Amino acid sequence: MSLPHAILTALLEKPSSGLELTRRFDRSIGYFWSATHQQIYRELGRLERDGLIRALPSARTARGQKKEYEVLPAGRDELARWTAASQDPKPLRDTLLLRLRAAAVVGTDGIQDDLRRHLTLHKAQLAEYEEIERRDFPPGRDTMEDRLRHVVLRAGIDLETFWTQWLTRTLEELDGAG
Amino acid sequence: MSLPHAILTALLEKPSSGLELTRRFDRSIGYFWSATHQQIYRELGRLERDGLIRALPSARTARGQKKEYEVLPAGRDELARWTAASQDPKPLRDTLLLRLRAAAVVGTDGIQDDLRRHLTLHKAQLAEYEEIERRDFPPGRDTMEDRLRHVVLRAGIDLETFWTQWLTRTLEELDGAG
DNA sequence: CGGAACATGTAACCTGTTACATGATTTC
DNA sequence: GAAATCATGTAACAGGTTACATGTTCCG
Repeated sequence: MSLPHAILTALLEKPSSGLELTRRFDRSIGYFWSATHQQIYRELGRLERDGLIRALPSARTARGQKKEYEVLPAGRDELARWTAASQDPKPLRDTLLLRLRAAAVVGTDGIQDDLRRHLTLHKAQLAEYEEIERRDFPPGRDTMEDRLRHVVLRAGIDLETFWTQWLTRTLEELDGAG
Repeated sequence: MSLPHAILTALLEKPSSGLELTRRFDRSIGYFWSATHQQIYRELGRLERDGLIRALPSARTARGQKKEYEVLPAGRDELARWTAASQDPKPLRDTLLLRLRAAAVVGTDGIQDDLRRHLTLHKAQLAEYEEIERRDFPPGRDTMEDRLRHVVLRAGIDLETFWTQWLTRTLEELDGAG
């Protein structure tokens, strides 16, 4: 039950149409909560039906025509409630770790190339996050919003740092004589 | 499409019944791929139907009676194929980061207690992993299987370390004068 | 007027979650 | 023989993925 709240957050930051939301989910928000346009349209329908958002009066209703949404007070309340509510951390689910565990049984043939590929991808993602940090969070600004958005970005940076370091060490472990 | 491969891996490590698998998914395998008993029974049915595993001849068929499975050659082949195949890393999906982003819009009321709770949970998980490392991976042993299982455990340790450090820093950022 | 890009949707399917159902075995 | 535990399952549903369908606007 997180996608509706991701959409409410995005719409509070800026009222948008479904396609605009899709684009934002491909960038900033999607860095920690991805969604396809099909999911987004389905969820926008539900949120509107439930009275948490509404289409802007200017929005046309016909298929193929842009339709912008904004958050209603009930939607903001629901988002505040959800944000403050206690939630347990979800257990990790990672395919690469599972594949390494499988490789301990069926052999490592072919997996190392993919580890190297992942390392390249994570390095690229890390560079992208660091670029965003340089651009959007220069030292000095200090509103609470800035700080919150910055710690979220820091999580992304630290996670990508973890993956690059772990992949590097793991490749040494598999390649090297040990 | 990872649960069947998680089950194949577990069954290759040791033939088991559904309930035994469920218990193993609550411990070691579940640390990076969790599953409920309902998922496991459904998947065991499919794997058997598809000829990748079979019930041991000794296993009874009646409801309520233990039924053990082992992996067939076709199952081992499929696992090896899947392990070697290239797969893209899945984008991150993390509720806590989403909540912090939402908190930048609707306020941080109530979220800090939950951050502290998460910190406690992650510290406990880290301690558990470190205990497993001490117990199962003393310095010296050096088969490829050992190394593979160890790097997987290291990933768990490093990830929990990341969370404890990031949560600590984030709480300072929110509590402190900044 | 034709094609690209914009824009909104439907449908089918798979995975994961929650609640419940049923029978067998052990223990007191 | 009642209760706890072991053990296997069914059913309904929610969320995510993939493939496809349809209409509009812009631009050459």
